[in-house]
Parts: sequence; structure tokens; C-alpha cells
Amino acid sequence: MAKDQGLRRPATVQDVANLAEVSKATAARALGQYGAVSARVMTKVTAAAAALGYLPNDLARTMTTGRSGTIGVIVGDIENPYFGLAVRGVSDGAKARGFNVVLVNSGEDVAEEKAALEVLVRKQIDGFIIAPAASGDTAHLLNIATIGRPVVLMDREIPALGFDAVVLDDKAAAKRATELLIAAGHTRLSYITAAGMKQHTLCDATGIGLSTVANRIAGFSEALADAGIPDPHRYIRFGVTDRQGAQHVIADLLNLSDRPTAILASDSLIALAILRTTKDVRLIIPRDISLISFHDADWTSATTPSVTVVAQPAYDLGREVVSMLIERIEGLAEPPRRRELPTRLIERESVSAPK
Amino acid sequence: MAKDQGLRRPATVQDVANLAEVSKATAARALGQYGAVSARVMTKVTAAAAALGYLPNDLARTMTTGRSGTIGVIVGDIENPYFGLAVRGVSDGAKARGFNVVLVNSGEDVAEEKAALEVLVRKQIDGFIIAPAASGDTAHLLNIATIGRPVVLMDREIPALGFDAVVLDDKAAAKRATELLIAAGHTRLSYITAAGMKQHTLCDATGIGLSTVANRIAGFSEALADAGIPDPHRYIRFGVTDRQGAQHVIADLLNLSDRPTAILASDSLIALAILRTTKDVRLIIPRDISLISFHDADWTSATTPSVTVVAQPAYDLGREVVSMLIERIEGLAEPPRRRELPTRLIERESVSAPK
DNA sequence: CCATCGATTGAGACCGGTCTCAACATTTAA
DNA sequence: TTAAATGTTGAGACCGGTCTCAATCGATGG
Repeated sequence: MAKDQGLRRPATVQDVANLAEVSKATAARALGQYGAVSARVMTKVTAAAAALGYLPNDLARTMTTGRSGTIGVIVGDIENPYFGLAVRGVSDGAKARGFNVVLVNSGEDVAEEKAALEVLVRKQIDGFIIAPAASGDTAHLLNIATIGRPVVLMDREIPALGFDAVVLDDKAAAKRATELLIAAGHTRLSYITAAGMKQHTLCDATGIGLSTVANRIAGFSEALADAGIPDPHRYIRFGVTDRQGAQHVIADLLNLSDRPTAILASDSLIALAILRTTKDVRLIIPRDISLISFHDADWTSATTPSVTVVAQPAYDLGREVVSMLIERIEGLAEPPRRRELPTRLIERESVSAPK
Repeated sequence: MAKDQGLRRPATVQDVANLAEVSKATAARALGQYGAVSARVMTKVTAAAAALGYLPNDLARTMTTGRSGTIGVIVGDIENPYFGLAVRGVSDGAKARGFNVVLVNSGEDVAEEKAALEVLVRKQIDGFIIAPAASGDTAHLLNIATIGRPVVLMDREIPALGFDAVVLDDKAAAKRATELLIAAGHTRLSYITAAGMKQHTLCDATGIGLSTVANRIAGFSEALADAGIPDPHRYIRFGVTDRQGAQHVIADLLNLSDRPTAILASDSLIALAILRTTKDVRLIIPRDISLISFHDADWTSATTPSVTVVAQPAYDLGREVVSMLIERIEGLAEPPRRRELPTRLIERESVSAPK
């Protein structure tokens, strides 16, 4: 056998066919396990393929079959552990059913989301899983549907679009957490969220860009209203996205003369910023301020104090989403489905009565 | 205009050509910005493309050009914040140069790594960025090279393969950190790492699967040797991968009658497990035990005590790796290059003198 | 012994782009 | 005014698979 370790053109079906002394069509049938092939030919072709180190070209296959076996996932921020976990759920579920995953970060930006979507469409992706950056500007999402590729929304829903969606029980979760704080005796409660809005404070509740945020604020407000606490929106803060901004907004909040005595954080990144800032201004949790965070990030149980959290089944969310998407890809034609997953409040050490 | 919002076959170059009343070849030239096209035709074709909502089929393009504009990244665990950040560096760098990224998790398993590699090859990826799961079983990595697609190793190197690699100064980092602990007065020092080996303790230093681990242990041991501390391998622990195992190994270590008084953790996940376990067994950091962790994870500065860390330029690592890979993709033919990025010790509150 | 049927096989079109090459148009130079 | 050069365009092959369809093979049955 000649030494041919050098760079050689990858083997094609034709090469295998030649070596096995059959036609290209027959070799393709044997390699692609479709059509009928005699046992003798099968072994010959298999041997030839092995000898040449043949690997099929998935692009060529997709070209004719129209199916890429790949699903696209667009998330705002994979570094957010919540989405990180959800994405792993998606990956695992996809892998189990023979699909691959392409992941794109949108940076919570609609323009980038649109660009990402376009890239994926051009790559002939079979279907999409999207945690949309905003529920306002959605023309690009509708376009996808027109092309005939299924979309399932993850974590955030936009009912008007008529897509399948898997979400969490955000309103109930927020209400439950808020009630826990109220039960501890708090009356000055704050909710801090990363998600959109130009300004940081709430003027009117309309035009909230994300279903999750809207729902949580609804639950938060409802709990306050039930307890007869006035002006529920007073300590709500928006758009706390980057680390800089977070420190700022939180510091401002904590410097108020009648500062809140309890904070509900919309994700673990915000909770972290709160931890850092309270440390800076020498406030102690939970003595000076109580904290509950959305998402049971791994560090929340290891800190002192450990933090009380709304545990979200992020991994299951991912599994569920991908399984719904694959059903659609395989032809399911039902009206849009909506699934809501329950969260669970885990009480730890970061909540106590106000001073 | 007729209502045709329904599912319609996506427009092709041929469709655009028909509408613009030019040949397919001309339309393709206009759309793909290659060859020469008159201004008049250009506008006609552009208009037709817009009218039809034409989006090119990247697979077809790759089919003939042989370039997919996509690079594949294979990492052991994206949920490890260190790799998460590195991957973001890769993504950003790739996007800036017009490349897309496909990310695959290997779960630090060689078989999965091999499978992932195969999938990517079949998708005609232009090049690979790999943090190899082991430096022993590497036949599959060599195969890739034979196919003629460039590979750059990230974080972990395997010189024998002759690939480009970007790594950190692990040995120096470990030595520096260890010296800090020794300077504080510690003589019973432990190093705990997630990476491979069946057993948890070290018999002989040969056969350590990962360059990072080997280098760090070398630095760690050298510092101990320089200080005249005997039996440097005594408190070294391996294979602390899952959360369960971590708690176990660490608890065992802390229950030793002559337990170590200082621990160097190989990543932030391990540091977290240490935090959790010390909390469980009611040891206080740094009073009872000092801690230094590799990777400046975001939470390490927010905890009480904040933790002293070896800050790794993970994002820059990703940027550097992707830029080297793209150079190769674009034809650079030089002998394998190796780049080493410096780390930085950030002193915080988790180190003090032993009791 | 020949017709019939199902199982295999090969030839060639096709997917949607790119690219080569020849034909034609328009200038420019002589 | 004509030859040469440059600019544009169209026809058709090609990438590496899949798939349709007709041809061939062997076996079965009358």
C-alpha cells in the first residue's frame, strides 16, 4: 500500500463505487441505507467505504432531501446560567433524536436576532428555538413561518404569532416569592430585572417588551395589592443589563432614604450584582436587606448567606421545547400549543424580617 | 398583488433571474457580487431579489466553493464559565471576520469528541477549535488534519500533533498561587482538579492526560519543593468532575486528621464545591482553611469572603485562537505556532495564615 | 421451457448555487 | 473605417449526494 498520508481529497460516493466496482447509485443506496441492496454488494461497499475513510457530505444530502437534521437556537445571552442550562437541555434532547444544534447569541438585540435568523435560514436549518429579544418588533419571526420552517418559543411567548411556546409560571412564581417577603414583614419591596425598556423606572405597565417580565411584574404587583401595600411600582427597576449599569441602579436604590428592605432579582446575574453592591455599601444580607433571586444558580447555595431562590426547571424547559419542535419538524399540524412549567421556591438564608 | 402569504417555496437564483429577465448566470453574478455586471442589470436583479424575498442557499454555495464560512468548536463543558467566556471570545472574533460558529459539547469524553468531530467534518466545516478531552487517544484528531482542515487547540496542547495552540501560563500561575499560600505560612497544601484519571489520588506524575493539569501540578510541586516541603503530591486530588463526587472528595480531604490548611482549586466549579463543603462541615474560610481558585468567575468577587483567584484571560484566549485558525483557513502555511497568554493573581479575602 | 414477478442494479436528472468559456456589445486605438 | 481591447451576458458543466425509472437478474410457476 502506498504511503498516502498526505492531504488527499475526501472520498465521495463515486470513489467508493469505483473501488467496490458497482455504480454510483448502488453505492449510494448501500451507504445511505435506502432502497434495496443485496448482501454481497452491501459488504463490498461497506469495505470500500472503510478502506477509503468515506464520510458522507451532509450538505449534498441536505441539498436533495431538503432536511438538514439541524435545529437552530437563538438566545439572548448564553452566559446567563439559566439559558446555559436550557440550551444544554435542548442539545441533549436534540442529540437523543438525531438532530444537531447550532447556537447563536442575539445579545438581546432585535437586529442581531434578525441577522442570526437569516444566517440560519440560509443554512437550511430544519427548525428554530427562539427566546425572542422583544415582543414588539417581530416581522422577521413571522417571515420564518412563511418559509415553512417551524418555530418554538422558549421562556418568552408572543401569542399573536401563533407559535408553539414553552414558558414557566412566572406570574405565580413572582407572586409566591413576593408573598414570602411580605409574610416576613416587608413593605418596601423592589423588583429588579435585566430586560428591556430604555428608562430604568416604570411609568406605565403597557409596552413591557417581554412576557416573562410582564407576568412577573403582574404577580409582584398583585401580591402587594393583596397585602394593601400602595404604589407597587415604586421600587421596580428595568434594563439592568451590563455589570456597570447594574451596580449603578442598585446603588441608587440602596441610597434612597426610604430604601427597599427586600429585593426580588429577576435572574442570578442581577442577584450577583446585588450581592456585590451590598458588600460595597456595607449592608448585610439578610440583616439589612432581604433577597430572593430567580434561578437556582449553582453558587446561590454556596454563599454565606445562601440565597433563597425561585428554582426554574431550565433543563426541562430545553428538553420540552426541543421535543415540541421536532414533532413539528416531523409534520405535526395542530393549532399552536402552549406549555407552562412549574417553578419551585427554595427557602434558604437570605430572607429575614426587616429591622 | 395576489395574497400569497401562505407557504411558498423559497425563491432561488433562477426565480430572481426570471423576474429580472436575465439569465441565471447573470442573476447569480449580481447576487453573489462576483464577476462583472452592468449597473442596469444590477438594479433590476436587486429589485427582483427584494420583491421575492430571496435568501441565498449557503449549502449550495458551499457545495461548489468548498468553503462554508463556518468554524467548529468542541469544548468539554460549556457550562464551565471559563470555557463559556472563551467560546464567546471565539464567537465574537469569528463574527467580526464573517465566520459562523458551530458549538459542540464533548462532555470531556473522547468518544463523544470523536463523534462531534465527525459530524462537523460531514458538515464541511472550514476549521476546528478544540479543547481536547485527552492527550492520549488522538487518532481522530490526526485524521482531521489529513482531510486538510486546520485545527487549533485551545487551552490544552498536544505538541506531538503539530497543531497550532494557544494556552495559558499554567505552570507559572500555579507556582505563583502556591507561593502566595506558602508565604502566608501554609505547609499542608492541596490541589484539586476536575480533570481525568480514574483514581482520585496521584501515584506517579506520568500519564497525566491534560497539559494544563500536568503544568499546574509541575508549578505546584516546584513551589513546594523550593520551600522544602516534603511529599508534594500528598493532597493532590483528581477527577472531581460531577457535583456529587466533588463533595465527597473534598469532605474526605477535610476530615483528615492532618487536613490541608490551604487549597488551590483548578476551576471555579471546584471552588464552589469547596465553598459548599466547608459550609457543610462548618469550617470558615479563610480562618480554618485558605482558598485560591483558578478562573475569576463573576461570583468570586461577590461572596463573603471574596475569593483570591488566578484570573485567566479566557475571552482573549478565544479571540486569539479564532484569529489563528482563520489565518490557517485563509492559507497560512507555517510550522505550528504556540502562543502562551499570561494570567494574573488577584488577591482578595480567602487567604490568611493557618491557625 | 417460457412467461411472470419481485429483487437488484445502472443511467441520468435534480437540488441551488458557482464558475468556465464562448458569444456578443461597446469602446478605443490605429 | 477597421482591428483590437474591454465589458457584459448566456449556456451549460459541476459540486456530491438522492431519487426516479427503466433494464436486468434470478427464481417461481404453469
